[in-house]
Amino acid sequence: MSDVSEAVDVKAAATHSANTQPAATEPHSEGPGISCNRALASCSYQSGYEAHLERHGVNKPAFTGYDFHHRGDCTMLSRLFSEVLPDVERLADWAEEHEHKDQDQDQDQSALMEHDLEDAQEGSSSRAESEMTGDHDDDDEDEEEAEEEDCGDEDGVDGKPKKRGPKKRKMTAERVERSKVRRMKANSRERTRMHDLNSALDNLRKVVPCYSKTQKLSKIETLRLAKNYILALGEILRNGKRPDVVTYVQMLCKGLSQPTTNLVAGCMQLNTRNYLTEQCPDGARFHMASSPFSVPYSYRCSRLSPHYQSAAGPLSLRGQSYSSAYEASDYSSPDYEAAHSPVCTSRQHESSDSDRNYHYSMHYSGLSTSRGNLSYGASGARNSGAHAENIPPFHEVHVHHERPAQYEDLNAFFHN
DNA sequence: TAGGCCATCTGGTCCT
DNA sequence: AGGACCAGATGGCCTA
Repeated sequence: MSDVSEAVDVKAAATHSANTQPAATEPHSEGPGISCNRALASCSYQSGYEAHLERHGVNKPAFTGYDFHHRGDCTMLSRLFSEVLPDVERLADWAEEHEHKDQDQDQDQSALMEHDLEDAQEGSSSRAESEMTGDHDDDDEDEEEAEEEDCGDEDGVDGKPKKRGPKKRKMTAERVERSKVRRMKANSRERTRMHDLNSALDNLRKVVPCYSKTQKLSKIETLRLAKNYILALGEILRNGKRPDVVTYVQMLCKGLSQPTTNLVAGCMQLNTRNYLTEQCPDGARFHMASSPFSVPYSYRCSRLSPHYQSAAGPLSLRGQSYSSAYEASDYSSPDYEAAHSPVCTSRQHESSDSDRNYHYSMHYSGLSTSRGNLSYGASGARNSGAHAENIPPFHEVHVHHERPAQYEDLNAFFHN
């Protein structure tokens, strides 16, 4: 079957090109109506910068990613709110609709299933009938004959009126061949388009809080988290002050799946620890503002690995508690890049043990949501309510702690 | 094994 | 006619 082999060749070539090309590292130009791509690709400026360094064989300095990011905070925010935000708002609307659709689908699931069953029965019977009427090997010939029948000159068959519109030309062998070539080209373009979209999504993954090379957020979770992140940043700008951490986490986790919520909460709590120890270096008990933690909607997701099921401490969300696993962890996993988010600071370069102890010896008692009152408190490392099975290897979660410069920036960011 | 996620193919629609 | 975009279908992979 030459057609098949050709298709495979085209496919292989496309895949090869997609694999060999550097993941779209720079925002690319696009045609009209690709607002989604543009929005996603617009998030890629930092990774583009890093790729640029790589291309030119420049070793990324330890602080490059962070410095770039935080120097780019103003740029980033201005871009967000002048260029990207309109697109991402549409994205957010889409995600909102998607969520509502999910909920509606849940409600109507039984009805749909019944409907699908009926359709399937009708479809199978009609297919069986069509199979009974002829046995052609070539699908194109089937289509060709169907077209000719549909547009046939003979009218009045079964009293049906003659179809209007331009009469379809007979499919010659040449036209069939061209059609196949066109189809293969369209497939190739579609693959490229999806690869571009995925590259943009990868770039988006890198700029949302919590990024892991080894365990990627799913597409939908990436979009949801990005939406929440943007909304949270917007809220910060509007209020002109730093929100309390729990509220911030709440904003980020709204609508996320449980595993992603756990991941984000874990990342955020690590940052929270640093944040709090910066604020309360004496380890004094720190009470968060009253903030009922409730996430209005989430769906279950079994895709994510247990790494995502974990978090960085006994931060309790949705009635679950998460244990800390970072007493003695690998802080220098190569799998994780510097974060690009102000809330994800890199701990790759953290080198001092005393530093570590300082920042990770403080544990917080469970963040209880049951009373609408959330409190962090310094406590023992093995806190009650910690689930050992939820303990991740630290390097599996991408959070970033670089101090002190990062925290100055972080605080400055929150204080803006 | 079921379910989630993903890549790919495909046909339809809209636009240039 | 051709390209971009979209959504449905399908099969593979992975995890619980």
